[in-house]
Amino acid sequence: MLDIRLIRNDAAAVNAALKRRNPDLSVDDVVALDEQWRQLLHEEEELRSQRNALSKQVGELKRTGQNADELQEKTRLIGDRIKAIETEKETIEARQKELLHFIPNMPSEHTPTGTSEEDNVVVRTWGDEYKDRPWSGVTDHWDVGTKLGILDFERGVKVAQSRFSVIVGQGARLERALINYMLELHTQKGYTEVIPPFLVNPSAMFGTGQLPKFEQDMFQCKDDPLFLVPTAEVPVTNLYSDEILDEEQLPIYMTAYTPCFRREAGSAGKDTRGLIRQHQFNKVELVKLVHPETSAQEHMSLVEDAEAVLQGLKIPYRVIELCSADLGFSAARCFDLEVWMPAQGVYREISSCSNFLDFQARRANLKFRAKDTGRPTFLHTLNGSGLAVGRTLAAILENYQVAENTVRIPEVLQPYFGNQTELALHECIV
RNA sequence: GGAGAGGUGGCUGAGUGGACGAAAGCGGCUUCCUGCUAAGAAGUUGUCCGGCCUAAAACUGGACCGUGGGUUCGAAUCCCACCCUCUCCGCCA
Repeated sequence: MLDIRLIRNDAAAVNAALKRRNPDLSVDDVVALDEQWRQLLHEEEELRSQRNALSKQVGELKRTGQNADELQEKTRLIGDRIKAIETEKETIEARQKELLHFIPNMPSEHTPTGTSEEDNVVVRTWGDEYKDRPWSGVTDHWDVGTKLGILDFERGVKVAQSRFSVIVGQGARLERALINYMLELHTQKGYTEVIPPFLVNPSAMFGTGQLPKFEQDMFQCKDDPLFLVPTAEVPVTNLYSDEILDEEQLPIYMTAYTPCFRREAGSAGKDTRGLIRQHQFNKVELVKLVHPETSAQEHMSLVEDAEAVLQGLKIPYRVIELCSADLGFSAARCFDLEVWMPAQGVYREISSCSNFLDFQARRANLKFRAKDTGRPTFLHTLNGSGLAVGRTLAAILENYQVAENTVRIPEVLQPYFGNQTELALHECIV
């Protein structure tokens, strides 16, 4: 959520920033409502002040046994007017929220301006020397995964619905090894591992920006007001909501494995094959709560921490910076990691590392007490995938495919396989 | 799921219609004092939203005693609904 005071004081600058995302965005209506609202607030407070004074007099009269009927009547009328103004004010507040809650974050000054993902900027590429590792006839991850008997796309659909799959045998073990490997890597770098709830309430969803705009993208419980987490970002970022942390507690680094559940509404027909776009997938997430002055550099190191996973696995990737039009709702600046998928010869998103500045902190009420001013101050939040596990598994199936139906196990994962070096065929399902 | 108790400031905890933003204690901060890894004295101490102001502070108005409604001239206090916590019973990985 944007700061209403910033909007009030410099609507032109806010508009200019927002229009880099989308020319249709503007805070003009918010400003108009804000003016009305403040007018009403002023009136209301004036009346309340009067009522407080008069009520005190009523009490005084009654205590001394005098008649207060006239004064009571007068005060009652003021009460009626307060109620009327309150109603009007609430209407305006509701309309303003309706607008404000749907306005995305402003792109940072560093974010390149663009009109579509075409304008995203390649920052760097890594691991070109590993690109020739797969054999000449490399096949798609779903193909080799199915043939090896470690991916079962049909039975997943049978027990759930389309876009659900089953990982079997050595595939499941590989998925589990990846989760462990990632968590180990991150905790060694100082991230605290947390296992959060996989279901969260609407307030948490609002805090990180999924609600109200993206309600259709989430799975929702039928009998409880709870959503299945679309990413660990939601429970983990909200852990300290409505608290005022000490400045010494910052920065807070957390990493969490969770399954992620997304309805993928509106993406019908896109990436329907394989593990790329499932309703349920595993992800290890990195979350940082930091002092505002450090968030820019914390963002850079966050990206590096995500990159370390792919570097350890020796899988080629590139880092791109999202342009203003491609930024997520809450982000001010974002770098994506795209992993090399040799079967199709394309880079595929595998991580998204964002700096939200105080946008989420304001929604979730995440504060720390600043030493210099002594005031409660919004902190900055950042998060990044470290990494999407299913897509990493897919990348391994292609990048480590060395012959027909032969997939090697990356060195760093071999300890999780009793030092086995190659995925074995799973007889049970094939 | 059943029965009961309860949600007040950083913490403990008083407050059953008006002088309560809220006693007291603890903690924190400031100053003073004491020749010693500590004790004592005094003062101070929340959050949010407006106004004022170039801005901050100060000042000033308002709101906040789990949340949302209601009653009343006036609600921490009375009424209703919801949420949460604790205890006992039941069920259960």
